[in-house]
Amino acid sequence: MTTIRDVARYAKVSVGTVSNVLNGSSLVKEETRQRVLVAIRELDFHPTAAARSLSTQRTNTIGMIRSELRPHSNRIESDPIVLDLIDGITNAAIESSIGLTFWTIPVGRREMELYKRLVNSRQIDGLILFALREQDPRIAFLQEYEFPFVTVGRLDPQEGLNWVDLDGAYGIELAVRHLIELGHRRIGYISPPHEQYLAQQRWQGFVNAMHAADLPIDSHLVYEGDFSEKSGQIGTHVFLDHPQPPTAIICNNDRMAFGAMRSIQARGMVVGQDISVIGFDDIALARYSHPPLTTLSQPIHAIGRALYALLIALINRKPVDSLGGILFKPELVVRHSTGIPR
Amino acid sequence: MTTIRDVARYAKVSVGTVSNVLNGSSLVKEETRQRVLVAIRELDFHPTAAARSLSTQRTNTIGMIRSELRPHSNRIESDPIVLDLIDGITNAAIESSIGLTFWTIPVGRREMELYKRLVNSRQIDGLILFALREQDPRIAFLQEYEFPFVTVGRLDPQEGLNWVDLDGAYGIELAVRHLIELGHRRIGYISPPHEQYLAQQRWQGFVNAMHAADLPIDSHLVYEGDFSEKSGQIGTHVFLDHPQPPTAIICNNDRMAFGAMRSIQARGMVVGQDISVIGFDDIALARYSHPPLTTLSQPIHAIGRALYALLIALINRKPVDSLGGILFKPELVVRHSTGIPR
DNA sequence: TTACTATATTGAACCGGTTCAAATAGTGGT
DNA sequence: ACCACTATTTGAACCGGTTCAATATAGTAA
Repeated sequence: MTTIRDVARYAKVSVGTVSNVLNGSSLVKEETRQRVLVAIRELDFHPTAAARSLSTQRTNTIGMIRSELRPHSNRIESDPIVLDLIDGITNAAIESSIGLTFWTIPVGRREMELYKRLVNSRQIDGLILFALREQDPRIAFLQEYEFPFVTVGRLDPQEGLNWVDLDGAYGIELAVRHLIELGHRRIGYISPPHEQYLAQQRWQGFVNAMHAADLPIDSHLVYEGDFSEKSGQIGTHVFLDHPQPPTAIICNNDRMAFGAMRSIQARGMVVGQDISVIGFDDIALARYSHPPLTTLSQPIHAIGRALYALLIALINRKPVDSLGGILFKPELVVRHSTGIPR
Repeated sequence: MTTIRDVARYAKVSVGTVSNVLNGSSLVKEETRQRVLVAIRELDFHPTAAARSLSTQRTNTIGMIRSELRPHSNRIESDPIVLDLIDGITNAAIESSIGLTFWTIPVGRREMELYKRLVNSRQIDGLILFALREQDPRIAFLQEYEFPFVTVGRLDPQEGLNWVDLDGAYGIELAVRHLIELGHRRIGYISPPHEQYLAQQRWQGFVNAMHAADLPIDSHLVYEGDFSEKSGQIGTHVFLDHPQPPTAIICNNDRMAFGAMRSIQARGMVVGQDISVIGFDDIALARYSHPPLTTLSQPIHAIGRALYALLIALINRKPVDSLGGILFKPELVVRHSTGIPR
């Protein structure tokens, strides 16, 4: 192994000087810098990350934790949108050669213990949390430890600006308005799992838009999903079994919308004609479903980049006023799963 | 910050003893161990990962690199199957509190430089490679450096056993046989991108199965895809424009199969009746497409666990005869996108 | 030539763990 | 009480970087 001392010896300078060259300090004379750079190249020297971390107290790694909400469900079905998020983040991170470390931690008894170990053992400089829950214990913990973290999803205003979010309420309002404009009056709503914080916001959007149009909310046309195809499918069957079924269904992600379309088709009805369906996320497949899905598109790569920039600022204790608390707007992408009601 | 010396002082022992307790050495007397454990708990001590890495030369982190094959394509569309793989790996890793770090590294000029930095700076103990290319420069590099790595996909026999793979040729053979049994004779084939190593293997399976049934291969019925819906769509249009179109199409992943179904439906034909379609992967959505997709199911979680176990063995320089070179068999899942030709 | 800056370089101490040769404590036998 | 041997415990040295007070060198004005 080549160490900084080998380089120093080879270039006939001290270790301090080599370190200065490595870190781009302006103290080094140009001629000396060149000599050191040559030595580094000749010896194929790469500083050891652990040694650097130990003295700088920085790991140049950020963490992201996928929590299994319901560890005992049959099979873990990950939403493709998460992969897009990882993509957006790692694409931003590679520029500064910062790594993204991923863990899967089940919600439950040992959860906080694992977070504690992660934070205290200084494996990462900061953390990205998503799928926030109500009264999320992770947030209280991280705040108490003053550990840099950002969330995908809003925090209460008094809890700071370290979040980036999509305006889910606005998205749902767009969806409702679109359906109302087409003439729908009975609209089914398949919600996110109630544990998730965003469920409230989206529900608020639904209520607002329905009230604005003077439409009543029928509790029989509300079903709590869990983001899986299956729950969309079941919820839709429940709706369609009702004596006065809805003419349109809003699903809180695309996968549940696919499930909904499947149920509708299984009953011999035509999606977009007999019943309209709207999804949320605009995953790649939404364009290719049958019929192509009307859905709310999230700028997920932009969100990933924003999260990254915000987290880096927090880690560096830089001001985040212009970076934090950003609310992205979803856009309604109208395809063929929505239409005028029969 | 609490350090091991604080714990030693508190428990009235030496740092060496605390270290032994931390690492479960049997040298410590039970009574002493208890005293140290109490101190650790009272002081809320967690060993710093960097310090540990520096002296043990182990990071307890493994890396996974997503390479962008074609960085200039419009948008990165990640296959959901990759997320399932990540899932399988992190689920295995959490038990032993080993982290999985991700990078996105574009294929191109700077690629090997980045790999070199990663390996030499000892940020990770081992690496998982996938989407292997022909003559993959990464493999030559890692072998030269004797850096522990495993691949999703076979290496040449003389290159060692550090791989886990799915028998793609066998999968394609299953698909072809299924179609032939149904009575198809003209079968379209939408291949993986040629850069990927697995393209060859799968093609071999196609050729074998066609020959075994004495069917000719028409080069007009072969189209090179890139794993995106769009390429499945375009390939299918090309096939259907041919004077003698195929009665069935095999797609090398489910997303291309969705694209294919879309093209077929756009021409007013019924998938499974007019034209049969087979996918590959069995992603969650395959069950919910319209019609539900006949496809080849990969035991992706098992593959993830196998990769992890193999890599850990390699890192620990343990024998890998029973862990490496495992070939998983895909299973044909028959749904409604295939049927008897008209 | 001297005095005083400004610029460049040095290297010991430090970050917080692990390791292992040496020291000490404990045990049973005579 | 002493010896031989085993079971524990100790703490200095080490891993490979960064930091910064101290020192050396170059540059400039008097």
